[in-house]
Order: sequence, then structure tokens, then C-alpha cells
Amino acid sequence: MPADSSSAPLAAAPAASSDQPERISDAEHAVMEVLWQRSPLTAAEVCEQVCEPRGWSLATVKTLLSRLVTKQALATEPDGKRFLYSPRVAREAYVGSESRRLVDRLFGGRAAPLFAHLAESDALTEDDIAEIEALLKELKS
Amino acid sequence: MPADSSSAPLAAAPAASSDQPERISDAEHAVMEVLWQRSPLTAAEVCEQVCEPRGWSLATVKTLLSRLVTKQALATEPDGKRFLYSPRVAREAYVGSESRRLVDRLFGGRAAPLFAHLAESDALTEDDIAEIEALLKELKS
DNA sequence: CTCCATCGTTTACATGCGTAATCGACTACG
DNA sequence: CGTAGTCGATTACGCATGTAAACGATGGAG
Repeated sequence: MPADSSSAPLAAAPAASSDQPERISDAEHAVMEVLWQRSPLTAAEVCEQVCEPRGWSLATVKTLLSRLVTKQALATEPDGKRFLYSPRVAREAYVGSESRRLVDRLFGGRAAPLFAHLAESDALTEDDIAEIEALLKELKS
Repeated sequence: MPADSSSAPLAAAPAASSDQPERISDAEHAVMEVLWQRSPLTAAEVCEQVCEPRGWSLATVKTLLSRLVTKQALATEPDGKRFLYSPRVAREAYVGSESRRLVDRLFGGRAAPLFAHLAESDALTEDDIAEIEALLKELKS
């Protein structure tokens, strides 16, 4: 990508302007989880949390962090020579959109069928049922 | 693949031996939905159902069908010069694994938090709630 | 019998993702 | 001050996916 690089004020990246939150991939999601738990963190600190379990190298984590920054899912704050990363999208929002995606794709947007499915496939434990019952009671109030 | 085509009973493809059901992608899923609704169908018939809404060409559908056959998600049955395609994995199974995937990734495998989330984000309609209540009552019996 | 419409199969190509090595800048140790 | 370690950025590369055109066989129309 030789040639200039200035001219336009900014824009540049293919990360669109500001429409949807830009999908977060599976591997990226693992990184997000770490930062949702505690932040801001440096790349090395994030690695400490995920490299072992996922069998990743620091390099991989760095790549994922960069991509997440590009996707505007993470914010960076300089700290001496390195960066501190912190989530820019709330976990709530992410979880919400992912859940909705699934419900839309698989259950025509209705949550009840999802629940029915979970129930039928024994994916619900006693505790789950009790909890849900409690929530229901609350909703009805 | 020129050369023979017989010899081995089947296998061939890199689709592993017989472990997990092999992930179905988003576009592929759209094709599956058509066949889950009615099958067996020819490629052209599938196209009639999805090409318009998704803006696809018949060629695209053909590719997706092939990939699904490779993934063992579809079975083919010769019908004169063409093939009839039908699902090899039940919708139930697909929906189940996808749901479980989400619940695992986002809610630590517990269904109750998912439900709580849906409830909080107003993703539950009156009807949903009523339905779920009914299901709960049934479960408790 | 010949030619065309169709099939399924092959090949194509851009983008995204998983995973990482390499590179240029900078800092801290000696 | 030079050198080794570390940082983010750049580059890499193979596989999956979305989307489709090109190709070769074949069956039906004339």
C-alpha cells in the first residue's frame, strides 16, 4: 500500500462509519471476556489470563487486541511505552445482540420456543428452573 | 477429482471420520431451513425459495448444497439427471447444538442467566411469558 | 442425429478468522 | 553508550465462507 496516506482527514479503515457494532469473533470474544472481568489491562496481562488455557502465544493475543481496537470494541489508553486496553462495548450489549441473533435465526425471534427447546433437551437443571420461576414471579408483579 | 470414483465405499472427503456434526455456516443454514421445511428438493427448487430474498444466484445455491453434502448435513438421491437433496441432520439437533453453544459461550452453560437476560432486555413478550409459565408447570409435574 | 438447456462439479476470488513470526522503535540494564 | 528485551504494528499464511462463473456430461426437442 505505497503511495500517499494522508489527504483525507481520517476515515480510511474499512471499519465502516458507525453502523452496527461490528461482529466479534470467537477467539476475540475470549479476549473480551478477560477485559470485561478486569480492565484496563496490558497485552501481557491479557495473555496471562488466556494464553495458557487456549494454548495461544502472546503474539496471537496482540493480533486479537489490534483487531478488536479496529472494530471499536476496545479502547486504548497509552501508559508509558505500552497500551492499556479496556472494553468499549458493554458485555450486556454483546450478550444481548448475540442472544437476539440466535433467537432470530433459530426461533423466528420468539424466545418461548428457545425456552421450550432447552426444556425438552434437558438443558435445564433444577436450579435453572427454580431461578426462572422466581424471575417469572417477579415479572408478573 | 478425475480418476476413479469407486473403490472405497465412501468416505473420501476431508470431513473427518464421524466426530462432531461439522459446523453449518450462516448461508448454508438458510439452505437447510428450506429443506427442513420441505424435502427432497432439487437445487432449482431450493433456489426458488431462497434466491429471491437473499439475492443469490442459482450458482451460489449449488455451491452451498455441495458444501452441505460434503459436511454430511444433506443426503442426495439421484432423480434422472439431477439430484434431490434432503436433510441428514434434524433441525432439532442443529438448533440444539447452536443453542447450547451460545449458552456455553455466553452464560457459562447455565440457561437461567440467558433467561434472565432476555427478561431484562424486554425480549420477552406477554405471550412468551405465558407460554414459558405453562411449560414450567408441565415440567414440575 | 444435432444442438441446447440443465445438471452437478471445478475453479475462482475476496474477505474474515486463527495463529503467529518479524520488524522498527524504545527503554532499561549494565 | 551499546545491547538486549519488550511493545505495538506489519506481514504471513492456511482454512472457512460468501458469492459466483466456467466446464464437461447428458438428456430432450426438433
